[in-house]
Amino acid sequence: MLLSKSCVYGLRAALYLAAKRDGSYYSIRTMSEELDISFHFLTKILQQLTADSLLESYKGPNGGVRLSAKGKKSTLFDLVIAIDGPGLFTECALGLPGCGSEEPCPLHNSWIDTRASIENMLKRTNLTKIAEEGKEKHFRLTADGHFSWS
Amino acid sequence: MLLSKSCVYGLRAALYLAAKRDGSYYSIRTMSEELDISFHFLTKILQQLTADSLLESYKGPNGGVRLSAKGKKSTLFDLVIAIDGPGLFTECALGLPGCGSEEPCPLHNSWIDTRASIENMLKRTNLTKIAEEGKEKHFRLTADGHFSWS
DNA sequence: TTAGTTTAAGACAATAAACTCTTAAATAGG
DNA sequence: CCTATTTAAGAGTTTATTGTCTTAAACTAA
Repeated sequence: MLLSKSCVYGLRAALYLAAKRDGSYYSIRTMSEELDISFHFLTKILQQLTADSLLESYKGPNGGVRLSAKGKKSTLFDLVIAIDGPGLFTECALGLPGCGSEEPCPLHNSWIDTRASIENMLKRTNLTKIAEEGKEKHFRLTADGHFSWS
Repeated sequence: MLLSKSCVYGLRAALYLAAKRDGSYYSIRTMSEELDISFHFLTKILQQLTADSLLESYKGPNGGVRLSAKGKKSTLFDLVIAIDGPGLFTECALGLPGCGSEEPCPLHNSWIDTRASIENMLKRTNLTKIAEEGKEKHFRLTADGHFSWS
């Protein structure tokens, strides 16, 4: 699996918030139901993003989370780093510490290119742009197509 | 992590066998020590490759495992499929079942390209060719550079 | 001020992945 | 035949990931 489940849930939630392009707070409970993700688990993941200032949260009635200014400008790469850390983009494909161009593993030269293409894919556009594109193309964020981009 | 640890261990062991270009049997115990992988764990992984006819095994004194004819022709892709299964090359990056060009997730179009580049990287050459290249370039298979391509 | 709502925090439980250990079966060589 | 060696098979353990539950803190509105 390329990304952990935590990471995938975090991405889907961030995309959900980007899709709602007003800047209001959305409750994690509602998001968890619409995206079909465990509420408590999603809460913990979004706390990481809040701690990283990609989200802003507000407690109490009508509270919830929303994208921060930083979050709106951020790319999927930034979200992946915040949740899964940088390992995917720094480590040897065979897990060999010290693998590099001086002493490469058999995959090294191929892997650095492929790794860069993964990185570029995730860096291509920020959340605001993905949200605009999503409105045109009606991207899905759920298994059942239950989510509607608005 | 792109590949599971089981898969990485399996790849390193298969590359080890490819590096020894004589067709003799190598004991899993020796391989586990030279590659610094748990013996019993490596045994189980190599059993999967044997079951898939990528390796041949022989019991008893001077026994061990070696690449089969199929194994020598196989690519790293074949080994990954044998150990981790096809998920990496078939599933949606956001884990959404039914994701496809009709109803894509926000990553879909980028991901199918990136996924193909991972697949191509792993399919590029077979084990015999990697072994030849490894002899020229002295690829590493261990953390400590302890392995010598011969 | 009080009750209800929501995120924060952390303990806890279930599952999966990674790793270990024991026993069985096959083989070689004395 | 007997013993040592090696893979096969599978049970068991540990660790990491995923998921659940409870309590606290912040906030709203009546």
